Amino acid sequence: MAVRLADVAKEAGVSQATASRVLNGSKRKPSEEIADRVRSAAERLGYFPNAQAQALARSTAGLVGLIVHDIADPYFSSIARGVQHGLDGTGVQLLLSSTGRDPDVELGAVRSFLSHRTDAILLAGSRGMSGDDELAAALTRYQENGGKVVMIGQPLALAGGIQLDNQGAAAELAQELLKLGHRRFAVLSGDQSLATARDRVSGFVEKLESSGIAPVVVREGAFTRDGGYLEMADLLRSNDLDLESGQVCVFCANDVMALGAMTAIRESGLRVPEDVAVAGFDDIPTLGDLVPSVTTVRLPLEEIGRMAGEFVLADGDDQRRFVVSGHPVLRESTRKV
Amino acid sequence: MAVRLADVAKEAGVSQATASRVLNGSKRKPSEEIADRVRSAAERLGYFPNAQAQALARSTAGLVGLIVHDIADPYFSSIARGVQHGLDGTGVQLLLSSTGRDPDVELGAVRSFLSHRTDAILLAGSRGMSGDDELAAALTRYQENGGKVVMIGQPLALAGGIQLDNQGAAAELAQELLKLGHRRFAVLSGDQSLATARDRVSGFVEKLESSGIAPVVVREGAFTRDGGYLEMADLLRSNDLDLESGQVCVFCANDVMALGAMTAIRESGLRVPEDVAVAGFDDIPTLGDLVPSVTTVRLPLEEIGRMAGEFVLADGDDQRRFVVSGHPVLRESTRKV
DNA sequence: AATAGATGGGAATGCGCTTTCCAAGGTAGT
DNA sequence: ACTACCTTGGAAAGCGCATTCCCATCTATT
Repeated sequence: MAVRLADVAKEAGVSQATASRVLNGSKRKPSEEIADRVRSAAERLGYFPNAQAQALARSTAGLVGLIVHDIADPYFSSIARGVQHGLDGTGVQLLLSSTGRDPDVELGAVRSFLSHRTDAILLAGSRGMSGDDELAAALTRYQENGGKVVMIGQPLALAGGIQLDNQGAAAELAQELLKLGHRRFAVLSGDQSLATARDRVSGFVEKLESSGIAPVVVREGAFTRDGGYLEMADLLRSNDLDLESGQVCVFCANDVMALGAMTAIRESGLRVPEDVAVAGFDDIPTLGDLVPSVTTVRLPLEEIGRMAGEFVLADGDDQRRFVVSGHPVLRESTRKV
Repeated sequence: MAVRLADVAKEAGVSQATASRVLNGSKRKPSEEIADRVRSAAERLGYFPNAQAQALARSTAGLVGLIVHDIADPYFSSIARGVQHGLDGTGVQLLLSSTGRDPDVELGAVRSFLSHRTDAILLAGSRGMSGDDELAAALTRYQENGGKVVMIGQPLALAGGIQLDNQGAAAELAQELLKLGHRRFAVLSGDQSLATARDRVSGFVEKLESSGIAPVVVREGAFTRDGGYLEMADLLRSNDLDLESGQVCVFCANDVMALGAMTAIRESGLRVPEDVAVAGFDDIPTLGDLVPSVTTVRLPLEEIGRMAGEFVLADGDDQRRFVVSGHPVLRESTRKV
């Protein structure tokens, strides 16, 4: 890249130091006349500061890293959008890594972020992280060096961030479904090594049990659309649900699972909600446009992302945790018949 | 950040040059014994190269910038996922900017990418860019300085990239719908200042007209879910469709618009496809799980992103254009009754 | 055995910028 | 009028690394 600060300085007939002070928010403001000269020189030459060099000199990069499981998943893309908004206008850029939930890729991403000296790392979604994990170690070292780690969605011993009250919200949902008169439940739990899935399921099931009801069946599977589809199809094939005894309400640990499950239900010739009621979790954007519309727990995903984006810019030692709660949204898919 | 290459070198008892050669893929490979010493020293100290400094010294950053209109839109998030995949294993990191289609934000993002000396800039989605645009100017300067510009989805005079044959695919869709027996069409065109929307609509309409059919009505609106919803609702209220004369097939310039439109249709008490048939464009992931399933044009979005991600790493002067075609997927929403 | 050539390691320079630290000029206070 | 202080611009020292020379040590050639 061609034009450097030194060129601008020469063009303006001032020292490089002065040029730097004019063009980049320094404490010291040169006189208005000189400033004008510098600015117009910069303009004329088409000067762009080299962020790398600035980062090196300032030892702060103006970058934050965001790690998500899958950017194509509406859950994460909504969060990403929020983060982006939270960062708007600050000049901070977002480094994105979509890891496909692969721990190695995740570790690689964190390492890369460390290398790029991102000012903060945002981790969205939960992961089974044991304390002696390499990932945990890398993050800890990062923090020791002044980096900020912010969790989105799941707490982490070592970091603050935005938490979701998955358990509480799931309990609320269970309560509402009970109120509607549902008594027979199945649970598609997703991958129980994920804290998010675990909390949602435990919140739901415990609430049921405290009302004296045990789910007919709880099935584990992938925490994805296909996971929901496959498990539901399998479940229907197994006949464990004993649908002759009446409608069953299936709680899916997230919305995309619910989507898959609903397709499986339809493909086996059953109706939602008449034969099988379905509830999801997250309230991803398209959910309201479905037929039947799907009961879920509304999570302010974008807002969560925004909070995280803003929080990231705050004081580096701020380790607060914000808990965001979600609330049930009852729609047609859980109509009691 | 604490530990530098110099520290590693000292720890290993070698010069910084040697340490550098060992740790970062240099041509010259020091002897195996020395290399081991250096590597173990690096390990012991927990050394991470400073990407900023490397970038400065190497004058290449290992970054590419991706600009999308809205990362929460499945169209773009699918592409982003593909790009990420295309970059996998290369060590290149993705700088993401979701601009909300705001030209100023877009320009800001490009400027920021220039500052960060990204090796390439990927622009997804179309934009009304006149030749004398500031954005075009910035991109041109970027190219002159060795940066690579890659368009995804829309051609741009100054850059290569992956194009979509929106027009051809839309024509194919029209053809198929005609084959199904549809004769009365409405078009929700989205924002016609976007080349993507324009091409899709023109391809569709021209095909109709070459068969002697003119759409009953073409309505412009936002290229979003809400745009589809609002225009459709409005359209139904206006009664321009004259539904008593029979089923109308509504072509929406993208899938999320179709989603919104379908909700509007249902809310007004009509049925899809019995009263109004609906077709979209893109084949976003959730589309097959809907009821009724929605006819659309399948675009290999993720594949497109992946191609772009890989293309980006190719020779800087490679200005080729790849044209990706899409094909109709007929589903229930356009069943002829 | 003598020398050209190859190999391996180190000192030093530069990437582009920020930021002390200095010096010079100005202002105010007594 | 003189000292004390504030303001302004400039010189120069890094920030952490890659890389170009350069020198020393080895190997191959005749």
